[in-house]
Amino acid sequence: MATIKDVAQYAKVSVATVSRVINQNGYVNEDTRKKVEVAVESLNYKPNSVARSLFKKQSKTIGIIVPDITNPYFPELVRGVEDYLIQKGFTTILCNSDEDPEKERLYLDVMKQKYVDGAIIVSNTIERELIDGYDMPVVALDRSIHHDIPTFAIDNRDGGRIAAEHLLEVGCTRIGHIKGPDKVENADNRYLGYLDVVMHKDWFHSGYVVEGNFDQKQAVEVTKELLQNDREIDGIFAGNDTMALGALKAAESLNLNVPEDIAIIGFDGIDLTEMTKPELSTLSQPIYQMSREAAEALVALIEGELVQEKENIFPTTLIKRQSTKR
Amino acid sequence: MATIKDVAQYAKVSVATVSRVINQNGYVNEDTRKKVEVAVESLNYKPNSVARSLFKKQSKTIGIIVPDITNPYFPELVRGVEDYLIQKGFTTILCNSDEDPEKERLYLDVMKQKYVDGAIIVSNTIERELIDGYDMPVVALDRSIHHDIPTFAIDNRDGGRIAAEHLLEVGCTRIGHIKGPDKVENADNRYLGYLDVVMHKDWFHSGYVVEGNFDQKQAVEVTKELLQNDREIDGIFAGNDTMALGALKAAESLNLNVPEDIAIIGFDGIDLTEMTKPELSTLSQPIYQMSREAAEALVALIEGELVQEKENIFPTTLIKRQSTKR
DNA sequence: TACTTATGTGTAACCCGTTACACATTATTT
DNA sequence: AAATAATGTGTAACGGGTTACACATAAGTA
Repeated sequence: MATIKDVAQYAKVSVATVSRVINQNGYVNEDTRKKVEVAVESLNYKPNSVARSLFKKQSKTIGIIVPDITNPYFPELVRGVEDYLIQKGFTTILCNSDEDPEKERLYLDVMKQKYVDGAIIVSNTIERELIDGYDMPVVALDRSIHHDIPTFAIDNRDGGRIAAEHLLEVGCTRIGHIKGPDKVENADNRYLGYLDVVMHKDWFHSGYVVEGNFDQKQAVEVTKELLQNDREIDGIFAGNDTMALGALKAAESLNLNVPEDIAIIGFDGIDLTEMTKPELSTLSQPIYQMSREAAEALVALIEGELVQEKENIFPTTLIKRQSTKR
Repeated sequence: MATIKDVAQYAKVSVATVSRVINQNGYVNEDTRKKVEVAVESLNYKPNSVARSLFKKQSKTIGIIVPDITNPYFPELVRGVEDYLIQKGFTTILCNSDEDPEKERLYLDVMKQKYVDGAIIVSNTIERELIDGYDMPVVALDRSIHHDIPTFAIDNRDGGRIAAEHLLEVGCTRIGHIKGPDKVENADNRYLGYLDVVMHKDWFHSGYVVEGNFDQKQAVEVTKELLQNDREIDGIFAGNDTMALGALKAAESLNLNVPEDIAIIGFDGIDLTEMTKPELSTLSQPIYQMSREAAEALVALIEGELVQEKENIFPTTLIKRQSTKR
C-alpha cells in the first residue's frame, strides 16, 4: 500500500505538498498539483485514515448503540443513520447492548479508545453522567436520556391517546391495554396517553391494563388472561406492534374474530404490521426520517455547530387497517 | 485523556515499561508492575487504539457487508457476527450495499484505509479479483464468492428439494414455485431443488414457475397471476419467507384457504414466519450459528491460522406449521 | 524603487503507542 | 570464580499522516 512518502518521491515534491493537494488547503502551484495528482493516480494512493485519525484525534467513525438489531424496530433506525453517515464520509460501528448497562459502558469505552467522533444512543438505562465522562457528542434516539442531550423521538403520550381514541371511534366500549415493561419511559407514556382517554369512563378499572415485555410470546399469554378475565373487552391497544401481534394470536386461540369481536391496534408502524392477517392498525413513527435527522444533528455537533434544538419531536400517524375496521 | 506518557511519569518508569505491563509481554518486575497498575488505575488510562493500529497495521475492527439490514433475514446474521466479535475484542462496521457493486467497492475502500482486519461479505455481485486487490482476509456468508474464499452457507438445492417433497407428502398434486431473482445463485439453486422433485411429473410445465424479487409486494402480484392461470395448483413453494408471505396474501385475496385449498411453504426461517396466520412452514437456516462460525473463521484467518475448510455447508431444517397442514 | 503581501514549497515536530536494541543487574551453570 | 543465561528497564526509531514555521520568490502598492 502506497504511502504519502511514495507519492512525494514519485512526484518529486515533499510530503507536505502532497498533503496539501490531498486536503486542498494551503498554496499549491497548478503544475505541482497536476504532478501530484498523476502520482496519486499512478500509485493508486489512498490516504491512511488511521494515521490521519491519530493526528486529528478524530476518526470519521461514529457508534450507534441499539438494544438489539434483531428487534424489527431497529434495523430501519440503523439504516437511516448509516445511509446519511456514509454519504458524509463517516462509517458506523454497530453495538447491540441488550439494554445491559455493562455492555453499554463497554461499547462506550471501545468507542473512546478508537477516537470515535460521536455516538447515537438508544437506551433506557444510560445515565447522562456516564456520557459526560466520555466527552464526545451524543444524540439520543427514540428515547430521551437527559434534557440537554439532543433527542429525536415521538410524542408517545399523544400517540397513546390517538390509539385509544381511535378504538372508541370505531365503536369499542371496553378497551384493554397491553403495557410495555415498567420503568421504560416510552411504555409509560403510551400508557398515560391511554389513561388520558379511558380514565374517566365509568367502566374503567386497573384490571384493563396488563404488562408485557414488548415481545410477542409473553403478549400472547397476558392477552389471554386479560380477555378471559373480562369477556366484555372489545378493543385492545398494545404498547407496540410486536405485542399487538401477540394479541392477535391470543384472540385467535380464544376463537375471537378480529376486528368483529375485538379490535386491535399496535404502535410503531413496523413493516410487519402489513403482513399479518388481518393487517394491523398502528401508530406509525417516521423511523427513517427521525434517525436520519438524528444523524444530521450528530454530524453538526461533531463539526462544532451549536445544536440549539434539544427536543425534536416527530409526529405519529394513525394507520387504519383491517384490525380496527368495524 | 491520559496517554502512556502520563502513566509513565506517574509511575516513574519509562513508556516502554508501561507498554510491557499493558500488553503483558517482556520482563517486568513485580513491584514495577504494581506501580504501573496503580498509575493506570488512578489516571483511568485506556490505551489509544488508533496509535496502536498505526504501528501494528491492524485495527481490531472488521467490516460486514450485507445488502440491506432492513431485510428481515440479515439482522440475525449481523447479530451472530457482532456477538462473537465483540467478545474477541473486535468491533464491527456495518455496511449496507443494496447489492450495488459501486457501494461495495466504496465500503471496501473505506475498510482498507481504516486498516480493517477483515471482512464478512454477503454479496451476489462481488468478484474475487476485487477482493484480492484489497489483500485482507474475507469470508463469504450466505452466498459463495469463489471456491477458495471460505464460505458459510446452506445447501440451497437440497433445501428446495425438501420443500417440494414436503408439499408432495402433505398431498399436493400441482406445485407452483415462486422463484427468487434471476442470476442470484441461491434463488437458482432453490429452484433447481424444486425441479429435481417435480420435473418428471406429468403435470409439470414451465408455467408453474414465476419469478419474484425476494420481496413481498411483487410476490403478491405474481402469485395471483400464477393461481389465476392454473386453478389446479394446490401447493406453492416460495423462494424465501417474505415471498411466502406475499403468496399468503394473494391466496387470501383470491378467497383461497391456506392450507385447505392451497399449501404454502417458505424458505429461510425468519421469525416472521411464526407471526403470520396461518403460521408458515419453512426451511429454516441456522442463521445465528452460521454467522457465528463465519466470524470465528474470520478471526482465525486474521490471527494467521490456516482455514483449510473452504466450504462450510449447514443443514436446513424443515419446520412444519399450519400453512402446510392437510 | 523600496516595502508589503501573496504565493509556493520544504523541514521537522507531533499525534501515541510498540518494540528493537543497548545496557545493567541478578541468577544459574560449569 | 568465571562464564553464561535470565531478568529488568530505558532510549529512540518507527508507523503515516498533518501542520507550524522558515524561507524563497513573485506580485502588488505607496
